[in-house]
Amino acid sequence: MREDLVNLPFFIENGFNKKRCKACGKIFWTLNNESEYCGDQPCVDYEFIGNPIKVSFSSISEVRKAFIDFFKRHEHTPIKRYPVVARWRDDVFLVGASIYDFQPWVTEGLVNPPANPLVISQPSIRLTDVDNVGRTGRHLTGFEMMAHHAFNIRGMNIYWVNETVEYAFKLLTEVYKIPPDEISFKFDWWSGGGNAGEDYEVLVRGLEVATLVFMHYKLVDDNPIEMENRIVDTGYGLERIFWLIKGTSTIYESVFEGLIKELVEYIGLEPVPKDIMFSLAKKMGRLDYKEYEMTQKIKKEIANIHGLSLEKLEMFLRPYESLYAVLDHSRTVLWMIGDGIVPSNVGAGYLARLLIRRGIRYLKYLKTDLSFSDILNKQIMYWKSDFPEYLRIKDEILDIVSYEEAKYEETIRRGKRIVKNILSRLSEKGAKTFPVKELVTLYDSHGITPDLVEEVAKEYNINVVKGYDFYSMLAERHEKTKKTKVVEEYIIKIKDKVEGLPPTVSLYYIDSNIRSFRAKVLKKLDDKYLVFDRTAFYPEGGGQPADIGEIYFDNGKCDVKWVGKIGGVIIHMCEGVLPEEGDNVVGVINYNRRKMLMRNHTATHIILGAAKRVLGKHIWQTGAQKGIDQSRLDITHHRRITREEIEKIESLANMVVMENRRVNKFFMDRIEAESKYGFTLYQGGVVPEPVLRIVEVEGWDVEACGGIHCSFTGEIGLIKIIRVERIQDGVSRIIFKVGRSALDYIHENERILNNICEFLRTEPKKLETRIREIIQENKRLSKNISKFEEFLVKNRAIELYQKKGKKVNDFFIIVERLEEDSNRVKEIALACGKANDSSIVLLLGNNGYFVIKVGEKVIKEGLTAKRIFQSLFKPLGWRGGGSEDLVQGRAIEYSIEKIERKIAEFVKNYER
RNA sequence: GGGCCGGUAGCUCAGUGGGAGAGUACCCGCUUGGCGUGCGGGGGGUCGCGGGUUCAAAUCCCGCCCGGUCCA
Repeated sequence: MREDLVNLPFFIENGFNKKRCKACGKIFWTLNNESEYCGDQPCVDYEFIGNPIKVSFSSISEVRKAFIDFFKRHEHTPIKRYPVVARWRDDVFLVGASIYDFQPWVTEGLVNPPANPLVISQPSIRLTDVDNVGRTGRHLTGFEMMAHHAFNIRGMNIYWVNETVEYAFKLLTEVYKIPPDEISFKFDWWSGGGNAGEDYEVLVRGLEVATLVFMHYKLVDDNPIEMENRIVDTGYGLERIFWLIKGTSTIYESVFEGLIKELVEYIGLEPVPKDIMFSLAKKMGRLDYKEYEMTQKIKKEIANIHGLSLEKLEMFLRPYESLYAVLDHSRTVLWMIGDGIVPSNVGAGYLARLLIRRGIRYLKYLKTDLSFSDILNKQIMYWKSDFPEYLRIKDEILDIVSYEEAKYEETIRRGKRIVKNILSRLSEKGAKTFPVKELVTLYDSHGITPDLVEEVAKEYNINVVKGYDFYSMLAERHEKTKKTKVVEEYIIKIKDKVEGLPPTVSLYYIDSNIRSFRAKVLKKLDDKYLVFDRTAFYPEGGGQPADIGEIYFDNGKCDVKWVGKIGGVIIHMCEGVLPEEGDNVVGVINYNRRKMLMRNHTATHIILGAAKRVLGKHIWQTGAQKGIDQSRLDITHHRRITREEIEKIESLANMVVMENRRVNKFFMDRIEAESKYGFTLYQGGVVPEPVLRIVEVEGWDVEACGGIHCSFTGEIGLIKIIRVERIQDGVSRIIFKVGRSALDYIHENERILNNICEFLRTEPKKLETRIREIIQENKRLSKNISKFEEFLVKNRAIELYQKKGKKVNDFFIIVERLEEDSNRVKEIALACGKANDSSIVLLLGNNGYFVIKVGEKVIKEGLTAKRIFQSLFKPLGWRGGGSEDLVQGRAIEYSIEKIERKIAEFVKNYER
């Protein structure tokens, strides 16, 4: 423990007492001489319930504004919130704290923070406590983390622990009017995301309102190593503070006050007596459903105090728990979808789906006619002044949610059918209980919850035992899954070797039409990679492939096969004889290829803009790959994109081409760009630079993009969407060609069309009708043929009887070779066998095919086809098999006479 | 990204190596004053696609496509 971080001058100078909590043993500072407990859960009860702070804040907005204003007054720069979708990170899907906004680029010291110090209120999502939401009174899946951050990087010293604690104290006492002696600072240790540091938890009346983290260690094998960068990472729970100020029974009653009032009335919920609710609420801070048994014990104690049974208490609470959960989930879903997540079966989309489905289930408990999208609609209106951006895309959000709702209904419907199938089979077998293993499969493969199975099983009088093993069996199934990450090989190999080299000057940004350049070789690596002082070769990045070309130098030339970028250094992978370090060279890029890539890249931006206009503002790019011949663009959209929509997108895109709009490329300060254009800039992921390169298709689309683009849209020539695929739920891939490739594609299609028309002797406009006719005709003919087949088979059977049948004992033996296909031979044999119960038929067909068919009576005598085959013909090397009455296979040549004789002998000697 | 389940008639599905089926809907006929009646007859299928194994594949194996679902 670092003494200097515990014994802060601020505490000492202001007369704080250092104490050790009687319950948890942790150190804390307080102005109150009497206090013995740290003030955290579960050491003390909630003391603020029904005992609000005397301060005049009536809304969340005011509390937020007061926070921002306070830090603004203290030289902090207010920063706009980031989206809840962490598009700039590949390790997490969602923003779980304000510091996520700055990881890893800023915290690693690679990129300057947008401001330093700064203040922000960041909507954050944490799903780890989702089972507690609604039931513990304090857990939320979505909350706003108000924070001020100071980044003491590269030797800077903005401020550190003492100042941070002082800010906290001043904020709480001066702004939120919390009596100074009710605040405790509990000293603790924090770690997360590979970093760690000391922290102070700020506690008021039993509630943790803030955590002040001082990140200055890196964790290496769980051991803290002191870092050069020291980061002040604070987090003040906006909802928590508002709750403290209001003193309501649960956090939900504060945050969603108006909505709850409206919904309780609409649904007609029995109110819980206020006194019970409040005394209950004081203890609820101890509840944690991750510790189920302990939680039940505490609840029982609470029930006892009020002379209630646990069941009765739960009956009171359950509807409210459901309502609270619905409100929490719907607000989080609003954030998620509003910030660009589309519900899906993969990635962040799955998390949205999870919350929506939970929400729908809770609504079902409430027995209301309100749908989840109705609730979402109310949320949008309720938060319209805090989040006006969601009001603007209200229709899109509601469409996405109601579409998802319909999908879930369909899943339930399908699920019920599957369960009924299983149940009726079980009850036929006389089973009384539903196998747990089956329960696991149903959930894992079909999303059917045990609840649903139980509900349906009642009708069949079959028991469903839900127990521990359900979840452990489920977990077992997923244990084997592991993640593999492919790191690009060349980066590992080269990284250290380019360290210290100056950043390569990117000539392609200065003039995107540059074809050749002069440069000096700064470094040669492995006789394969070259680094110059400047280059016109574009390195692979942002979904744009690298340029290729040649390098010329004194008495030599080599080919550039690939180009990459490590940090600011551009590396050329070359083949042939390479120049030496220090040589002057001339580089020439393959300009035709480059020009196609530029057209493809600009077209990608245009199509994205068109898609947004046709499909809605919720469209985000989730990936893109530009090619020479064709490119693809992946976008989020909940519905399947229709033919008509594609045509509209294509038309709009080509309109933009024809308008020959200017494509502006310029660098802009990151913060300025974000505030001017918004986060829709980041379609290809957030770029880790303090200054962004902006590519603007005038009046159409603006993105942060490092790629090389045309100067005018007219250069693209033609955009042709050739296909749309759904690559996952909620993501569609648009595949398109531009310029010459688009034209070639159209020519190719025309050629095919013309060829077809030519040999069908018709014209394109009549082609469809013509083909329909042909198919009809084909069907008619097939039908005729099969009718004729039937007739033929019948006749052949009769013929065989009359000409070939031989009576042996009580049996009728037919053996014949037919020059016909196996299928018809089989049919003839079947017809013979069915016509006479006593017949034994063996027919040989083309390609060595044989079939043995025996009649009903023959089988009853024990002379099955199988037996005849195995006794007589298998020993001869014939191969085949079948059922009692029919055997098929491949025969080895024998004369008809010999076969007939063998069967006759066998039958004669046969004894039952 | 990984696991699991599924794809057979318009719909719901059965069929686990050898003859493609049921129910329902559809068409026709009979039955009734009438039908969400009863009876009889009929049309409707690239068994998702492509390979492989086999004498023989809807069925087994591999790959792909499509849908669903769970987990990260």
